[in-house]
Amino acid sequence: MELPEVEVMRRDLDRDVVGRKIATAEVRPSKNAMRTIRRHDKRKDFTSRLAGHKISKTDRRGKYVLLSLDSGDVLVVHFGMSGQFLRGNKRTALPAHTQVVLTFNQGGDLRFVDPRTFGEMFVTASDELGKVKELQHLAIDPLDHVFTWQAFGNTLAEHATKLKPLLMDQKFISGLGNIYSDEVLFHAGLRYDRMSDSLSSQEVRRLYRAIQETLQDAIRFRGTTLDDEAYVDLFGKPGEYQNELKVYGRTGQPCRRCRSPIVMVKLSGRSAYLCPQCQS
DNA sequence: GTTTAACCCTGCACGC
DNA sequence: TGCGTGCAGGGTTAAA
Repeated sequence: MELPEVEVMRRDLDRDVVGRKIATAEVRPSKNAMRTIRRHDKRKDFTSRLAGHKISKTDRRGKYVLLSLDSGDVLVVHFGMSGQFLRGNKRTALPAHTQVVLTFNQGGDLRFVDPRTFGEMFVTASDELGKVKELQHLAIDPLDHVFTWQAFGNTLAEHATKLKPLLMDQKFISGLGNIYSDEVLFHAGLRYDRMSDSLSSQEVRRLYRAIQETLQDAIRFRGTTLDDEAYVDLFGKPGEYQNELKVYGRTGQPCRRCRSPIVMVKLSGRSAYLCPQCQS
């Protein structure tokens, strides 16, 4: 799950669970459930800080969702590859790989489901958020209004590395993963292996605009749901942006702009998709 | 500083 | 049919 899916989920949560009071919090009995709350030593350290408290607001930082509680604590959530929230109630069976269940005083429950357990949840005091290493090191969020193209260009030039890995580096810019880095680079007309310090100011501006427009579009289409990685929203509904993808997963299919076949290359173990005609 | 590979984990596609 | 193998990916970490 990358920035657009996380943002769609945050908006769903904002509409549907803010204002609700958590009656009970359960970390499921499996070993994997302990992996989900790996920063806590015991289930109780986690659950006792949730039960009895109201969810007061939602925030997003990069690929993290923050749920603030009226106690002053914050529930921090990272979805990893396969993590997601699903709304349910006591009549609906828990899906396989449900790791955590929050039950509300009225209005069903909220399940955190994560088969591959790369996702994670933890509770921390809001004034300790600044001490959480991952959040501390997180770079600027591309949808934040302080993300300007001048600042972006300066940081780009400070690195001498290939564009794609840099765009996926959360310490450089937060929120892009494998899918959207490829889509952004296509929209910018730039290759995955262009060196970050080789861009003209026109290319920097193109890349900057491509980041914002691609992410906004993907949010508008409620995220990308691929066959193998079945992302769905809070209510189980898939996104629509997979129909808008220009390069990701389209090996051999004609480029939507120039009709030449899309190519997949391996870049240090990860796949990168591009149109060799449109990107340079 | 940059680059690569390995690791965590499960489900699925594939070939034999 | 059924098994083993490889791959997918977000992020961290160690090593080159």
